[in-house]
Amino acid sequence: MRGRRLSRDFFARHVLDVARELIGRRLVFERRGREVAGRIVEVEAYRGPHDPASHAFRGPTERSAIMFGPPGHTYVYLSYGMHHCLNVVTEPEGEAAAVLIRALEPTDGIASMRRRRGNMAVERLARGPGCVTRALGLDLRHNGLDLASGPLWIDARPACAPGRTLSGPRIGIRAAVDRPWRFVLEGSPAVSGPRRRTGGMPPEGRALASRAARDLR
DNA sequence: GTAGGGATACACT
DNA sequence: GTGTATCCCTACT
Repeated sequence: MRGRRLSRDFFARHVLDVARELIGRRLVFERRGREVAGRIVEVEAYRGPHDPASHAFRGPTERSAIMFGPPGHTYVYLSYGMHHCLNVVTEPEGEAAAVLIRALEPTDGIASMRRRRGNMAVERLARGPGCVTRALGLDLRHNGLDLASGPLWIDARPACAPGRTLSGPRIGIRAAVDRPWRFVLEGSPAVSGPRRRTGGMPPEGRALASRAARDLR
C-alpha cells in the first residue's frame, strides 16, 4: 500500500507546487469498499496570510484552524449556504495554505455519482467545486480527514497522460483576482467556468513551464 | 440575470 | 449575546 497514495511529505511543500502537481492525478474516496474517483483537472491555490481571498487571511478562526494544522488534511466548508467545497491543506504545520479542488473527470463509481447528481453527461458530474463534493458525497463531516491514512486519498502515480497544465486568474472571488493561482488541465471537458468555443479553456490561461510556475510567486 | 440558502465573522450592544 | 453583511456557487429563466 505504501507508495500508492500521496504521503504527507508531498503536501508539506509550497502550495503552488502542490496545486500544479495535483493536476492529472486521481482523487479517490472509498465508500463501503468501493472507490468513487476522478482525475483532478482544475484547482486553485489559497495562500493564507499572504492572500486576501483565503479564509486564513486574518489568522486562525474556529473554521479556518484546520488550515494552520498539519499538511495533507482536508478542509471542507459550506459556501453560499448550500455548496460544500473541498480543500487540501498544504505547507508545514503553522503555515495556512490550501488547494481548492474545483473539478474532476470521473473515472470510477460513475453510477454512484449519477445517483447523487442526476443522469447527466460524465464530464458534468464533478465540474465545479460544489459538484465535486456532491458527486463524491462529501460534506462538513469530512472536514479534517487525513489524506495520508483515511478513506479519501490521492493516487501517487503521476498522470499517465499529463497533457498541458495552464494557469490563470482564480474565479468566483472578489479579492486578489489578479493572481494566476488557478491551474487547469488543457482540453479537459470537465473544467468549470463559462463554456467557450475552445471547450472551457480560459483564454487568459497560459501554458506552464516549471520555471514559469516559480515566477508566479 | 438572479433566486436560493445557511454558516460564519465581526461589529455592536 | 444578538444583528447582519458576506460568502472560494449552482441551476434556473
